[in-house]
Amino acid sequence: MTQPDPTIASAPKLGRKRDHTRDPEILDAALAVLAETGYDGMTIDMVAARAKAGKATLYRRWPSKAELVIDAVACMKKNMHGNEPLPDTGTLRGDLVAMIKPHSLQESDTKLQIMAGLMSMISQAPELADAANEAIMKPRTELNRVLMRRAVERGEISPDCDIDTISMITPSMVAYRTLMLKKPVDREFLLSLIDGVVLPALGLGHETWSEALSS
Amino acid sequence: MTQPDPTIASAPKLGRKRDHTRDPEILDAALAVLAETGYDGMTIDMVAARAKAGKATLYRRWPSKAELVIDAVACMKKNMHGNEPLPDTGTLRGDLVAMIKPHSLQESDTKLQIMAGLMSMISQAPELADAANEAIMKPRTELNRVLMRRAVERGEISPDCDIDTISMITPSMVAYRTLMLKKPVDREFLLSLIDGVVLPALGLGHETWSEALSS
DNA sequence: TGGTTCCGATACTTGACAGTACCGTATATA
DNA sequence: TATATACGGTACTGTCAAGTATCGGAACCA
Repeated sequence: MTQPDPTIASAPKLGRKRDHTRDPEILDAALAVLAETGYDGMTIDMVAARAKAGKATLYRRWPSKAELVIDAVACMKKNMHGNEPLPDTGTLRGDLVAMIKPHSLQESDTKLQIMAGLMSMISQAPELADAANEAIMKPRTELNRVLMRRAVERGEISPDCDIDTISMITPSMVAYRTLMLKKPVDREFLLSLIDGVVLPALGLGHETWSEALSS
Repeated sequence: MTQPDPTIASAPKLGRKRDHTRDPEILDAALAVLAETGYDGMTIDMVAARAKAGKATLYRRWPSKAELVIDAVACMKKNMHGNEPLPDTGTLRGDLVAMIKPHSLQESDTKLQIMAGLMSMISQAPELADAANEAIMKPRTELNRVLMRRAVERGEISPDCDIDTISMITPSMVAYRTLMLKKPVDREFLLSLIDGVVLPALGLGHETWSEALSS
């Protein structure tokens, strides 16, 4: 809907300093509660309490609970901390492994909890699916795609590979494992995904590694 | 919880013919409503109405809405129609492609809608995750695993392949696409998955096909 | 036919939460 | 300092659904 951009306050004229200064805190609180309890379990009072705001303040700014959540998801992308620079180790496997970091696992888990909380809403408002994907899944997919494209240019993998599909393998299977299997996504699992699925699918199978090692 | 097994009626003695005869219809209705509206949107009245039963009948049999749903999911596996025989075309690709059938796509979609409806509940009752997986995801994964193991025995693919992980690719990505992307899962998508991901990951890349074709 | 038991329907109670109204206060402008 | 505005807090209303209570009818058995 609207952005919590504090730079375009609409003519305050008199009175308080600025409009809607608390928006970011409120949206963050909404995402946190959403991740913890899901859309249906979440109440406006919970969000207000966590943001140390009054319930009325939320309704002055957003017309309904649904709009608040939609706005929170839409703003999530911007509010996410700037991505660290891409790894560049020289090999695709090195790059993929370098992306496994505790911070990264943590952030991924949080985002997926939010996604889980959104599910019941998504089935009724499919346009929300786009926004959620844009903010939650796409960044990860895009990262993989870039790394793989570089590997193609480097000559490491064939340009015939279906990179668009293969770059979705890890995000999909991580989501599956987190949301439905309720199993932890740790370094070991991701390594088995890289070595057992992603690299073989790109033509970098076990036999190829030994070739690479001996050369 | 308990099974709707009509064979173990507990001593009717006098009066009506048998106990809990309507259980299967009620559980089916519960799954249908669950798929359509999700757990939170689902009301006991909806289930009762769809099963042409009284609300009190449901509460005579299950102590709460949650227990009803848990029971419905647990019984889903048994109530599913016996699986058709496995395809056996001689090649793994042939087998995998043979499993793409309209009926199969339809069933898969229904199951995933149920899974979506369960999500909000799963985050609060992780033991339900196991049951849901057993009934919804595992059958499909298991099918793939069997086909791939046969391919290993046949010498078509290497025994070093991580079959356990690779057999989950298709189910995961179909779930991802249906639940989060809200895009249709059609024959074309599944073919691109088989040819672009699964077979390459098993060492049956494009180059291998031409070899196979020319031999 | 009479008695027993389950079923479908409906009316009812209760609690939770979305959304509203209002009040006292803090703060920034003039 | 005076004033207008947004804020935090809280009390209120209306709705909706979970769960309960009850009743008439139907099926079954002796």
